[in-house]
This record gives sequence, C-alpha cells and structure tokens, in this order.
Amino acid sequence: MDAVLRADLVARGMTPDCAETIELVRDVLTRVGDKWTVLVVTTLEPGPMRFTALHERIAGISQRMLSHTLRALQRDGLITRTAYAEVPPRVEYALTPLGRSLAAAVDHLVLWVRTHRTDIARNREDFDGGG
Amino acid sequence: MDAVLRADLVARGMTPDCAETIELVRDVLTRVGDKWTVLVVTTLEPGPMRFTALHERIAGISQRMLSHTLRALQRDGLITRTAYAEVPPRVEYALTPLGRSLAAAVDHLVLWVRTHRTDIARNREDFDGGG
DNA sequence: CCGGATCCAAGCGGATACTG
DNA sequence: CAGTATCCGCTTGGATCCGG
Repeated sequence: MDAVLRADLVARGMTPDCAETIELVRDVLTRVGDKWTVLVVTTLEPGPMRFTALHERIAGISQRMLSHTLRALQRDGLITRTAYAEVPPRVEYALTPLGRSLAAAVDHLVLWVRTHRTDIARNREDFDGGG
Repeated sequence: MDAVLRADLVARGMTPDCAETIELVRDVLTRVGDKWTVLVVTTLEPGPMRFTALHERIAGISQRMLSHTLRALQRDGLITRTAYAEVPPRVEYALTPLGRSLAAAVDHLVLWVRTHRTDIARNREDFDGGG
C-alpha cells in the first residue's frame, strides 16, 4: 500500500499496528466517501437486486460508474455477485454479512450527521459570509 | 449543493429530509475520506498545535495541502484557528467540541476496520489472485 | 513563521457507442 | 440484460515560488 506513509507514522512514535490501521481507515473512508458507494449500499440494504434495478433506482448514475462501484465493493467482499446462466442474462448483487456490518458502522456517522448537520451548515454560512 | 441528486432521491420515494441526509453523509464522508483529514484530526487530538508542528509531525504533507485541509476543517467548524499578533507570527489549531464528537463517530469506523481488516485484505487477495 | 498563487500530472467520473 | 471501450472534462493533490 503506502509503505512510505506507514514508515512516517512509525517514525512519529506510532506502533506499526496503529499506523497500518490509520492507512486502512483512510483507505476505507476514501472508498465509502466516493460519489456512489453509500447510495449503492443503502439501495441494496432491503435485499438482493439486479444490475438494471440498481441502475433505475439510483437515478443519475452511469452504467460505467455503477459497474465500477459494484466491482470495488465486490473486491472488498462487501457484496456478492451472482450470475445466472439464463436467457436473457440475470445478475444479482447482495450485501454480505461484512457489508452489512460496515453499513452498521456507517450508521453511527449517519446519526452524527443527522444530529449536527445544522451546526455544520451554520458554520459554513458564517465562514463564507462573515469571512 | 446537489439539488438534482436530491430531487432524484425524492423521486425514488424518499422524504426530502432523508434525501438531504444522504447528501450530507456523502459530503462528510468525502471530506473525511480525503488524503489528509484523518491524519490531521488524529494529530490534533492530544491538544492545540501550530502550523509548523503539524507540518513536521504529518510527514509527507505539503504546505499547500495542510493549509487547504485546515481551512476546510475550520470552515465546517471542526477546528479553530487562533493567530497571535507576535513576531514571528504564531498560529494555533485546535479541535472544537464538534470536531471531537466527529472524531468519536469516526472511532466506530476505526474499530470496524481494526476488526475486519484481515477479512478485507484476504478478500482483495482472493479477488485479485483468483480472478 | 504562515501560508497564498501558480503550474502541472494523475485519477475520478460522465457521455456515448458498442458487445455477449 | 449486463456490461466494456473510448474519449474527455473536472477535481485532487504535489512542487515551487513569492508575500505578509
């Protein structure tokens, strides 16, 4: 991954274990924080869904980005991809237990945002307006 | 913000309130998930710190990105910036209560990563290696 | 000491067209 | 139906120089 950064963190007095954790946290946050991941995961929460169903329900996403996002989630083991040998083809995506547990962890952040969004909005207005 | 996306979410059957929450969640995750925010926040956790101290402790960050990251955090009200009229100039940054509460919310994600990082690493290896 | 201004490279994400 | 390929603009982030 980013061995240089890890070495830097260790040099700052961190244990290698803690440094690697920070790396991974940033990595996970970067993935979850991209444009579509949260929407895809929340859309999958009720149950398995097909590619086209996701494409219809997540209005505004392109086929390319839906495909990329699904593949990234699959790579991390957060969703499963099941292709059925039928005509026409059918592919279903579903959250794994790991994906569900991540969604639960993200829920804490969702709760934090719901609680403090007015604070943030006001802070931004003050900062932008008041200089 | 992204009025189009919000309209899309509402069209999907979401309440405007919930749609706005998802927007803000994505917004916060995007901010927190950038390259340096987590490191800056964790570095500030022990107490207030000067620009140069941050620059030294967060090895690898450029002055430009440190400045940008600090300003973004300040804009959201997550840190304070205190400039002292001295020669040479002295500026101190510190987490606000809001910033501290966000750090606590992020801690859940940190815990999740600590718990499941081996799973994720193995999933990626399987996916990359196994095709 | 603190950072703004400028320039530049890499990657994310969108539109469109095309396959099994 | 479920994607892949190509092209392209925009944003992120780094290097460097300059000002208060």
